[in-house]
Amino acid sequence: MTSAAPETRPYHHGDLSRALVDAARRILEREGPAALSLRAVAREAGVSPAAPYHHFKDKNELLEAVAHEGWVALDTALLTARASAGDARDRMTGLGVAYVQFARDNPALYRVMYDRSRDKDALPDQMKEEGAYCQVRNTISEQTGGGVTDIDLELATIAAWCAGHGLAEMISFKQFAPLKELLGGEDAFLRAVFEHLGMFSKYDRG
Amino acid sequence: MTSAAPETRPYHHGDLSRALVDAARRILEREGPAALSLRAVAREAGVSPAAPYHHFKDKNELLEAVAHEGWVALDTALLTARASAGDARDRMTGLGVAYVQFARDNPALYRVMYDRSRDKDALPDQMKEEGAYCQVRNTISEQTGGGVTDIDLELATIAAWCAGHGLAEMISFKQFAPLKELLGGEDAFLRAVFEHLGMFSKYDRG
DNA sequence: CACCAATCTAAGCATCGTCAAGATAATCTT
DNA sequence: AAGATTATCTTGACGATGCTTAGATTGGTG
Repeated sequence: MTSAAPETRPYHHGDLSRALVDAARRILEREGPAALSLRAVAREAGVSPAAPYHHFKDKNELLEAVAHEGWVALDTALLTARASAGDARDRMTGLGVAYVQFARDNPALYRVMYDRSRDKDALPDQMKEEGAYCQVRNTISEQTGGGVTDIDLELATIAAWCAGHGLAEMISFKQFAPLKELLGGEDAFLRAVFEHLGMFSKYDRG
Repeated sequence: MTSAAPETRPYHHGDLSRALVDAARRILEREGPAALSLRAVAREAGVSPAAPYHHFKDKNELLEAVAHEGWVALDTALLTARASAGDARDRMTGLGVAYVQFARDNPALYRVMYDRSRDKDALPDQMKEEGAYCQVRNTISEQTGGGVTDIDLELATIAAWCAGHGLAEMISFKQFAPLKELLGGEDAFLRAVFEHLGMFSKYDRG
């Protein structure tokens, strides 16, 4: 603890922690969640199967790092959506659409993000400032102009979150293909479903 | 193909297919989805690790059988809920509550049910007559008195399904414990969230 | 009884997550 | 600068898993 570098620093590899997480994301996109083994990640990163254990307690901890990156990416996606929302009238629907689009564009990552959330006691990534959950709550709060109790705000946020997550998980079901066609594409389908969830239209016109 | 029994019949075991599915469900309840290995199921059923392969093509097919039983159980749970709905005013909310309660009471089974649905092209269990999806659609149709286009009916069903599934996956998040307490229990929390989803109250008073 | 087909077991393969021991290389101390 | 220290990575191994193949057992059929 003398000179500049305070924390963990690259020794042999360069930054293996980082490389492992990147390798994991590459495998996820390329081969899906089923192919995401610790050994495969090590292989992809060009190290031995035991090397990751010097950076992560176990496979679960590596996946948690991957999931964390996923939440951060989702946060920025929602931020962008909120910023680029032309009229304030359908801010909620726009947020929901952006959420589901993220899940659709990163299906394997989204799966990992959510699977890791299940076991944990808390959801720090979502709940933190600028986290996805807080962004939804803030948007609702803005639309209602603060004219709503804290409990109702929380319940509305949870309700919106549930709807978004549910749709995110089902958007890729082949079953809905004809209906998507009929409505003129997946985005139109998305908006239509959200608008059938009363709360979105309610807050969109608030 | 001469006498009584037409299909697969018990030879050595008795009815190993049945016994395997039962064993799988027992393991699911007792140790959760992570412990559900083919070898563990065989062990639980008292047969060799390779025995299941004479009744199921692979592990996936066994899990599909388990999932199918789960969907049937969910169907009857929803049927019961619809039948015992005192006033017709909150039939939709009642249905949603029953759905989420099933997921809460059979978390591991619910996980398996949904995981199997993802890869498949169709959702035969849910879509069939008296299937969960159709029950939701029929309930909405009843409440609206048929005064809604087919497309809107479909979209409303999907929206309700998404909300239900989303809440089913999050109902057990520890994060919501204080809010549940505040509202006087999990069931009250459930109803409150559903009532914040505009569509439920809309159709409940239709 | 002989035969056949369905059913189950035994043994093995490749893979997985994880650990313990040893080698290697960067940092720290003097 | 040189030795000691510590972090990093490799090798090799263990138990467990999904799955396959080959052989044994058992029920039904002629």
